Amino acid sequence: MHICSNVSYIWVMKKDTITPVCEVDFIDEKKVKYVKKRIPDDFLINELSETFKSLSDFTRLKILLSLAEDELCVCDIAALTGVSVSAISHQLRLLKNNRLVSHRKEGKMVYYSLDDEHINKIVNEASKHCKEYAE
Amino acid sequence: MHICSNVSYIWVMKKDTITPVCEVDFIDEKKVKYVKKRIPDDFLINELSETFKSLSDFTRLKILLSLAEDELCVCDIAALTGVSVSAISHQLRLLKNNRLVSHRKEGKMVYYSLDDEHINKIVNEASKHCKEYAE
DNA sequence: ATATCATTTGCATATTTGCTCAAATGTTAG
DNA sequence: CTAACATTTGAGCAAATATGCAAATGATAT
Repeated sequence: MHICSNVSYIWVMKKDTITPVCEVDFIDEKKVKYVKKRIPDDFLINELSETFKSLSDFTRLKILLSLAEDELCVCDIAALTGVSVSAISHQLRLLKNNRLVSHRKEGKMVYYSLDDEHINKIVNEASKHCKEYAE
Repeated sequence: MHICSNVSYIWVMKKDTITPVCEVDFIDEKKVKYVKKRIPDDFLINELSETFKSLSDFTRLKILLSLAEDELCVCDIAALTGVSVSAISHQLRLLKNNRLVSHRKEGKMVYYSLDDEHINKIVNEASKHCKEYAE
């Protein structure tokens, strides 16, 4: 068991040894309490991480950046990225499920486009982070 | 091989069959050319995707959100997230390598803090995206 | 009807990844 | 020195994931 010295525990008698009870009677430090109160709840953190997961793959991000410029069909995206049509279709389904892209059918062709203008802003902020450390 | 009808190919004689050459003589559609010219280069796209990868894990994002509120030691973060100290340390190393957090030693303790104010802005924009579809 | 072709989908696989465990490291106290 | 302990690190493992292949689907043309 890991015992942290800068955190208060409640020590109780269990069997014949004194053990710290963290799960139930753990007394958070002021700081931990403060932070815990201010960060988003787990549900939102999970949704946020899922959103970032969509942006975290090279191919997927390139798709989104491309769709931010113009509506494109699966075939165009495959040519643009150098990845197989099948792989692109798989990724587009994922992006569609996460509501990042929408699609429009026109005969045999399916045209995809960006479904949320926030994506551009997110990418722009991230670009600033990346460029901060570029040398 | 996948042949796309809305894209121009150069057809050449190879052995005894006529095959389309895409790798070298591929003629992009105007649209694909246009998009290709406007999206960031592969290096930046890769850096961007790496940044988003840091934010794409629940535990890691919770760490970053917590550090945005206050400087914390490894032990505090473990208590706050309910994840083992070892796992937290692994994640912190990753975040450190990606220049998202910095650290300060004080005796045995190591205090981590957020290294880039852009992270807050990125998360704020992403929150807007998430809340747009919340119901 | 058949042929063609853009796209989707299910399966297989190689890679990545987040975690646990145990051992190592580094610091403080006695 | 030894003991305690916060943190780091490496190995190993199970789960997630990105992609390609092949078959299926859906649409158009003949």
